[in-house]
Amino acid sequence: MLGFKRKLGEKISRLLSLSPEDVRFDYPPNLSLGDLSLLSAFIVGKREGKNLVSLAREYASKLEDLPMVERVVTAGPFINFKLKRDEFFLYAWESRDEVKVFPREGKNLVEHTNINPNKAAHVGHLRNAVIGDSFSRLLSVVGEVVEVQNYIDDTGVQVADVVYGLLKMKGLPPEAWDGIGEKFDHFCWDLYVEVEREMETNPSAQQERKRILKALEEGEGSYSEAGRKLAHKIASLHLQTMENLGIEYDLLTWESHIISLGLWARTFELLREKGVIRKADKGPNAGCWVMDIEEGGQLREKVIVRSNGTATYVAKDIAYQMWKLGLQDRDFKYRVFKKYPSGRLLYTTTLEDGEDMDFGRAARVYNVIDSRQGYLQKIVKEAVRRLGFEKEAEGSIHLAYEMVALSKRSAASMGFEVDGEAVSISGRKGVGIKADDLIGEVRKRAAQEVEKRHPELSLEDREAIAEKIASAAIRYYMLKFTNNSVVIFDIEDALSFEGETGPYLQYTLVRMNSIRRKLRERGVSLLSPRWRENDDYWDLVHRASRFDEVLDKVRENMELSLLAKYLFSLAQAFNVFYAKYPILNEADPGERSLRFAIMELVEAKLKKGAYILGIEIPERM
RNA sequence: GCGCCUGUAGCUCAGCUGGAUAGAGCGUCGGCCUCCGGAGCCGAAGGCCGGGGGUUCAAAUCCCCCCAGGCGCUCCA
Repeated sequence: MLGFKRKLGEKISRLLSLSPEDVRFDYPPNLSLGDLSLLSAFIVGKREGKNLVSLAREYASKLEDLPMVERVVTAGPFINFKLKRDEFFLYAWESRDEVKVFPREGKNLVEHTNINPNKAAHVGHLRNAVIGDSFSRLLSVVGEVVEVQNYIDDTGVQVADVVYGLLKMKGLPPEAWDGIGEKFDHFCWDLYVEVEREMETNPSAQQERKRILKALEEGEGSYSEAGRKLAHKIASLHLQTMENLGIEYDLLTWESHIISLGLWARTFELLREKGVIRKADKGPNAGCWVMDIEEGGQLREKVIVRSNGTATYVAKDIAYQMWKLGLQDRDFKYRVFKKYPSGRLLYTTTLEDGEDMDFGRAARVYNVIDSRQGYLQKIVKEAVRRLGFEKEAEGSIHLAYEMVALSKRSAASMGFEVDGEAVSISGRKGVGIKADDLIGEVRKRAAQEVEKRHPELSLEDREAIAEKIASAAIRYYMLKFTNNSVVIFDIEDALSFEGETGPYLQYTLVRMNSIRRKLRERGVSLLSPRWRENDDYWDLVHRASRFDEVLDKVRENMELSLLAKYLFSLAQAFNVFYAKYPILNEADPGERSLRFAIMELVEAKLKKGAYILGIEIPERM
């Protein structure tokens, strides 16, 4: 519909002498009113103070020879088009695999996941990674260049804490870590909670943590080595967890490398030169380099460099953002970190010998971070702008989403205390559901369902199917809520395979596969499809044809839930169609062929959409 | 105090850059396998769209006020 609307819009704009902005379309709530509505009479009439209804009539009378339009009818101020269904259907069917969204110029850098490498990933991290991954998939489906990065803060307090716990509290030197029976990141999950309790009451532990932190930042000594190993081990486990959900990356960037490369030093100079920051000589921030931020009419100083000369988190983020935008004059070296089964290569930045690569230098940088970081992201963007990089600042995009909390029911079932409606996830307190545990539980349930339905399959085959179902269930669950909505994570809902879920989409596509297979087995032949008038058919064709528009809107609004909802409603519409109109069992060859073609049209959209959501389709389920 | 977000069916949520009759899933109740896969389909019950005012031909949607809740605003990351 997107390509068609473009053509139609151009023609209308010529016929009515309207600017493209005044030619806006919408869909009637009911296809009996028309297939497409033109809203120009509202827009122009309102602006020029004309009678909307008579303007609509005037416009309608001038609209002639429109492509694929059979009739133009006005309904009050609405100008409705009834399309030539036979022509439109053929056009949609023949081009069903094309995506007609205009790709934008330049590279997109999508940074997501970014989990502190000191403990297991939890369901909150899953939301981040799934949104980031699906958004990157969408950009590449519409034909844009995408690079996915995962930034790892291997020099932060969180890593220092667990280094302290392992070395000082557990007496486990790095050589002993591989011998820990439990999965290492899960072990650290519990340990981190112990460490946090220790830190609260033990000043000497705090002192030691400071020393560890300093060593991590300087990159020297045994503490630093332990920190590096910890971060590396845990990050690798996170990668495994994400791979279970089909999430892959192109590059790992390590905070310690950013420090060594000296990106900050250069940025610090620039910030001073351009007067973006100034040294505060009085007040509570005396001795610090600060940036003046105005918000709600209040002037605030944001500390960028502490009075002891060290850079704050935002400071480093500004420097790193500059690198992503190609505004740094130095670059990392790179080497391959691992090769995915898909063949995709995951690179890592490195301090040792490595290749020169073309990472970064993006036209648009999407930072996928929860909305709590909104203020800091705003400062980073503002700093880039004040450095004189207006265009790059515009390309610095915060893909924000709300956090994940645990539902009362889920939290209580795991033995956490519940006082309100929901419980915030807290790594420090150990409150949360580990991503691996969730994946394991969903797989277990899926395997039970598969066994019930397909006892004839081998255990191995059943497990493989269960993995795909589990991944689809989790991914869909993480994407069905709008970014602005706090996800009250409920394990029972997430485990569900019925209704608005990932498995529902899979089931629909598996059913289509099955129909196709039966078609071959029975040797049913098909004719080239010819349209026959039927409102139910048309509704499905019309709905499937809006796919491109949905992708366009998702890219614009960075709102994956739109796609999830759309695909669900399309699948639902197909299932209604399927229940009412047999395909293979239809005796009339013309009718049968048409129904099959409609299925193919819907299938093409569902498949592409499922790919974007990261949902794989098993042969059977 | 300042900023961002949220309040829609019993529950979880769509719809919000104004448009035609406010939707979905779950749950509840009742139906549907002689037939392409019942993880499905059909039907029913269920709504002062937090409250009040305003703008408009038109408001769940935009503006203002109020109420309720979440998050952020550290020389933490």
